[in-house]
Amino acid sequence: MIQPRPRTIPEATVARLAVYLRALTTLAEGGRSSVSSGELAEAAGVNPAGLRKDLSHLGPCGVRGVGYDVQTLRDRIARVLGVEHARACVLVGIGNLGSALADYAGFGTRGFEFVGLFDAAPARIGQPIGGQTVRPLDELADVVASTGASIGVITTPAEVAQSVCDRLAVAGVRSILNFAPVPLVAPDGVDVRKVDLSVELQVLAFLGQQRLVSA
Amino acid sequence: MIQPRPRTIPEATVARLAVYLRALTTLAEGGRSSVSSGELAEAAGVNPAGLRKDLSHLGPCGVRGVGYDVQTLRDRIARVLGVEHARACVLVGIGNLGSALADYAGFGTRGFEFVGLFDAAPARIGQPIGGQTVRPLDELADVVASTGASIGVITTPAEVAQSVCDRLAVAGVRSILNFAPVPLVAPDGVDVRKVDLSVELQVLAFLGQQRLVSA
DNA sequence: GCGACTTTGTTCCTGCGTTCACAAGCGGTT
DNA sequence: AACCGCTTGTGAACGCAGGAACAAAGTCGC
Ligand SMILES: NC(=O)c1ccc[n+]([C@@H]2O[C@H](COP(=O)([O-])OP(=O)(O)OC[C@H]3O[C@@H](n4cnc5c(N)ncnc54)[C@H](O)[C@@H]3O)[C@@H](O)[C@H]2O)c1
Ligand SMILES: NC(=O)c1ccc[n+]([C@@H]2O[C@H](COP(=O)([O-])OP(=O)(O)OC[C@H]3O[C@@H](n4cnc5c(N)ncnc54)[C@H](O)[C@@H]3O)[C@@H](O)[C@H]2O)c1
Repeated sequence: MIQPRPRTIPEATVARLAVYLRALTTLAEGGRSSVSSGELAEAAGVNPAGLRKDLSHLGPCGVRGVGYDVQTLRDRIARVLGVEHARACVLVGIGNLGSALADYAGFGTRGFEFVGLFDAAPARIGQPIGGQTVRPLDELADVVASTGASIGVITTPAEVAQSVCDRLAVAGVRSILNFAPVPLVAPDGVDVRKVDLSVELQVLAFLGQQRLVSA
Repeated sequence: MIQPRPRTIPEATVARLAVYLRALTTLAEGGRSSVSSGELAEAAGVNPAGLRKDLSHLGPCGVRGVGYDVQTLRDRIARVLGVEHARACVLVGIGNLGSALADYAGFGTRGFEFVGLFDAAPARIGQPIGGQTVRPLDELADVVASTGASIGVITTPAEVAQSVCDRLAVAGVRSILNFAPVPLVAPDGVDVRKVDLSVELQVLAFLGQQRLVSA
């Protein structure tokens, strides 16, 4: 017995599916009901053939000669990505960057809701940000347990990021997004992704310098 | 005539070199003068063999049986990445996220300096942030020309990101880091990288959901 | 009803990135 | 001076991602 559709979707494909989802939402708001792979690929900034290959991981979901139904495809991608229902998130480290994230409305419209904002500094605690109030770290475990938050975001200084990671894992958070410039180690069963803005800038600096050399 | 050391370094390697650079700086501050690939790999969160392969793109820079000289390796990576001298950057869209970036000290210590902060809203203009004053967009071209800024960062709403990108390119910026959730198209010779935080969260959501299914 | 056109889904292929494994080289020791 | 242990640098194998080309399938026009 063969498995006609493998359960594993490449991570690169998953990232692009999220982009397609956003483009489809924009199209739906614009009143479009159907879209071809070429149009959607241009809206997402990718190659049409690659887009079709990505969608093929979800099984057939288009009509040949016509294209894809915007609403159907949107729902299907949302279900695969696991964002059909809103996800609860907690945010630790409400400084410059953390405050910006907590205030950002774009997460809520994509199904991510911050249900807890945490900081260690007494001056921060009690401060209202983005419809929430900053809490002390002691309440982390309780909030995670009661809300079922599965995603934690770390925007603390690098020195304490590992300890915050440990506390999040103990509290029951399954996925962690880390903005601190240190590699984190987490227990098995906890996924960690990092966003490293300095690295992004340095890659840009390298590409710019390299272009000068080759020119 | 062969080219014993190709000029092109894989982009994935460049990104990791930036991480090694940071780890080496930390080691240097800690007084270490020499380090092995195993230690450095652990500090950077990567595989030792991969680290050695990455470094091999720079030519031989270690001593067999001993390891790498921290200072020498640090300087060499910095030169390859093009961050031995500070790079001037401009930032457009001084809202929640833009303010956090402008205030962040970590970029300066890695050789990136914001020499211009720009916004379209009259209320923002003149506001002091991170040692700079927010300017109107009209001054963008002048500032880029006079400071030689080669990197532009976009933290405006998505609707205007493309027009801001166009203005940056016209002004002479060679590399762009885009935080707005839209794919940008730039003229040839201008590199664009995007940071998409919603996508990061959605990938995490997918991984978390997938782990439940496979468990 | 039938043919032509459009668009999807898949297959092949090429190139890249990652990992493992080993030979080469250097320092310290006897 | 020769040997031994340690670490680097590189070669090979593997798996994955991306792109182009092609066949299947559905619609529209006649
Ligand atoms: N601000 C940026 O633009 C930017 C860019 C790239 C990376 N980062 C990284 O993001 C992280 C946060 O940056 P920031 O500029 O917001 O710093 P920040 O100093 O403004 O904020 C850090 C916050 O974390 C809190 N904190 C400290 N220790 C804590 C602990 N043990 N538990 C919980 N909270 C704690 C502090 O009270 C503070 O509110 C840093 O690691 C930084 O390197 C920031
Ligand atoms: N804040 C976040 O945490 C976050 C997270 C992910 C993505 N983003 C993206 O980053 C961007 C900025 O987010 P934000 O929360 O800072 O928004 P914001 O509304 O707080 O800030 C946007 C700023 O851009 C300025 N602006 C508007 N039009 C402009 C123009 N034509 N030229 C120059 N400046 C202009 C506005 O005056 C404002 O100050 C958005 O595209 C958003 O989707 C933000």
